[in-house]
Amino acid sequence: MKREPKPTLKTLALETGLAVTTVSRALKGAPEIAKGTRDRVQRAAKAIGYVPDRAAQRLRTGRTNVISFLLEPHDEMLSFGTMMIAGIMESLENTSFHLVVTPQFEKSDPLGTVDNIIRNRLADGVIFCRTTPLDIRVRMLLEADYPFICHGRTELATPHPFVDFDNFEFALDAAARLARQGCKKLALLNARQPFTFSQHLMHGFMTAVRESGVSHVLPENVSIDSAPEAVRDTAMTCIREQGVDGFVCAGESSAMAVIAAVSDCGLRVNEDIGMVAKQTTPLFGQIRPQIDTIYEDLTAAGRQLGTLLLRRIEGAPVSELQQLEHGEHRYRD
Amino acid sequence: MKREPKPTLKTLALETGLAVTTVSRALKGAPEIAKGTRDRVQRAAKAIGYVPDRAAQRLRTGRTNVISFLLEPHDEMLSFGTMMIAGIMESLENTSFHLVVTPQFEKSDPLGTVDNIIRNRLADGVIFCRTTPLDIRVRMLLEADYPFICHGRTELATPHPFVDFDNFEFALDAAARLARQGCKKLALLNARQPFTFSQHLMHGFMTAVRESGVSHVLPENVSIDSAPEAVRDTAMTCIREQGVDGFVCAGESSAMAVIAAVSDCGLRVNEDIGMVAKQTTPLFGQIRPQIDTIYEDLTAAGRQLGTLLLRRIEGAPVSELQQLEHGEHRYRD
DNA sequence: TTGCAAATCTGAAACGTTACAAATATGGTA
DNA sequence: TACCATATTTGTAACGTTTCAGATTTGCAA
Repeated sequence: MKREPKPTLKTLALETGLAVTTVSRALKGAPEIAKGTRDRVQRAAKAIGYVPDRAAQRLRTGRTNVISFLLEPHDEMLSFGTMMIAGIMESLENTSFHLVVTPQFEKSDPLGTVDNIIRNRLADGVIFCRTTPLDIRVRMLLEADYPFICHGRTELATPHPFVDFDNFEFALDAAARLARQGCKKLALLNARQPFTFSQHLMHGFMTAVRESGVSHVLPENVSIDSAPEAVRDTAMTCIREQGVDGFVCAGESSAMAVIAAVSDCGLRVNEDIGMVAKQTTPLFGQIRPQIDTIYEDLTAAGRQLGTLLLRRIEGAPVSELQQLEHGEHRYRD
Repeated sequence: MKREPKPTLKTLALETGLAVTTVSRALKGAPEIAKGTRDRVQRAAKAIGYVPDRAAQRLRTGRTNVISFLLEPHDEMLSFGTMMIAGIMESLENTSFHLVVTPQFEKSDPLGTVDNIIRNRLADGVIFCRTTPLDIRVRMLLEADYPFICHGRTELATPHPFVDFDNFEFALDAAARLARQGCKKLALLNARQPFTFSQHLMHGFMTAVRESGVSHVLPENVSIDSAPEAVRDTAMTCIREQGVDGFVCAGESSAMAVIAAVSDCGLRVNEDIGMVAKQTTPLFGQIRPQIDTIYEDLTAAGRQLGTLLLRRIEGAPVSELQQLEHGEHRYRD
């Protein structure tokens, strides 16, 4: 790996005949450096292609210029990860921040991961998803007063930054639509219990059920993270043995499974069995038969997460860093 | 952000009554440190929870302990990114390496991104996908003798590390199967021209076409990255105006679009129109009607990429760092 | 005992940056 | 001309680690 030595402040100092300190301050436009000097230094820096050394900066200042995104490799297999990462990356463009994807293996304690980041100052801020009502990560980060933002809310007393999707509204709208279409018994394919948003989904769903007077079923042993086969089997049971004629699906993968179940029961989606699903990828627009979806823009969420976290790092008050996004109805007219 | 000072080598030195140098060497098990001392220091380090400071190490040694994964936020919307990231993360588990996802915005020159990494030593190694035959990134990295590995091959004379999927075989098998099923005119939904694997796909497809004597069509204005609507429209044209009765789809998203096209033509998949698609997510197993797929395990690919890159960084010869993966047939019985 | 090699350990310097205190230059006023 | 305030620049130290050369200790043969 041949490398001609990288230009440093010293190089620049030599070049301009100034002291290293002066160069450093000139580059960040300190007001006590003469305008002429500032310009001269900045021009020289540009010409020579100087870029400050991250390691040195980090060592000296303690700032890492890193945002850490906690990702559970298995759970989020779907598009979840990438869409969101794309958004975060966009928000970090033209900043000096790098995005580090930190694994959060299900088995290993989430504590360890976060604790490690905090204790070793591995990042200036943390982003994570799949928040739980009493999320321990949130508690740790709050306790350490460490900048973070999560996708999803908690029930903790201390307010904290978040971006969330209005899953209550989603489930409410979806179930209400199905009821309006004449469905008599609805099933909710929910997220896994522990996550806050599963409660929101349930709440929205139940509200619509109550208001419209239809009956309902809440399949218990299955979630949108379950293997598609399991979801399909459960959906078939719902249809055949419980008389379910409408599904609210909180995930695309499980929506596919439900479609498969309907088909495998010899029935037709929309005609015999109604369904509304949450959509998070463009892919889903092409499914046949077409189904009603409500779109959650995860890339936009990622962008928000990044942007708000940066603000948090700069010291913005939490009250400005909480955001609830709304779904976009994509009904077959 | 309250923080009691992080333990450093100095802390340990004080604790053990040794010199900082000795502690440093003891921790990495240098042979010229007495066994007893080594153990004592290592025990102390464990007890106190010492972890070396990345910034300081990086500044001193030039090693970053970072692997940079180049990701094009828009192109790989599908599962591509996440599946692969999951694999890379697995390969980095229990190493000191962090995974940095570096954006490669389509508009911005790929040169800039890679050049930046090389010049500022932002990573110890680079991983990227969607390799082209004369990939400029490969050329730059080879030129700089900078460790990297890519998903996909090039036609460059200098050998370099890669992990690739046998797309020739995929297209060959897929087209041959369709021909065997009695299809008379096959279409290939290929990857975008510039990528090497699109040539492999084409080559495999054409080989099968030639060997089986069926006729064929190569839709030009559309690729697996095109908007699903465009793919669907093209597929409908193929069916209606060109008499295509079999599709080889190199991507899931476009496979969905083809299924939609078949359905929108009032025809049935498998019965009227044959198709074989590449599958990269579990999701696709639930599609109805079921279709024949060949599975490419991108998580495994990511794992390989990470593992081989680490070996490359440790100086393994390139000849050991080239790997071709094969598809797993998932035919309806 | 002395001397010397081998076995252990140590101090100083350096990586590139920023913070702080201090030095120098500039200009104007008494 | 001397002096002081302001404007501008500078040197030194420090962040935590590793490397290098050197210092100390130890064991053992002469």
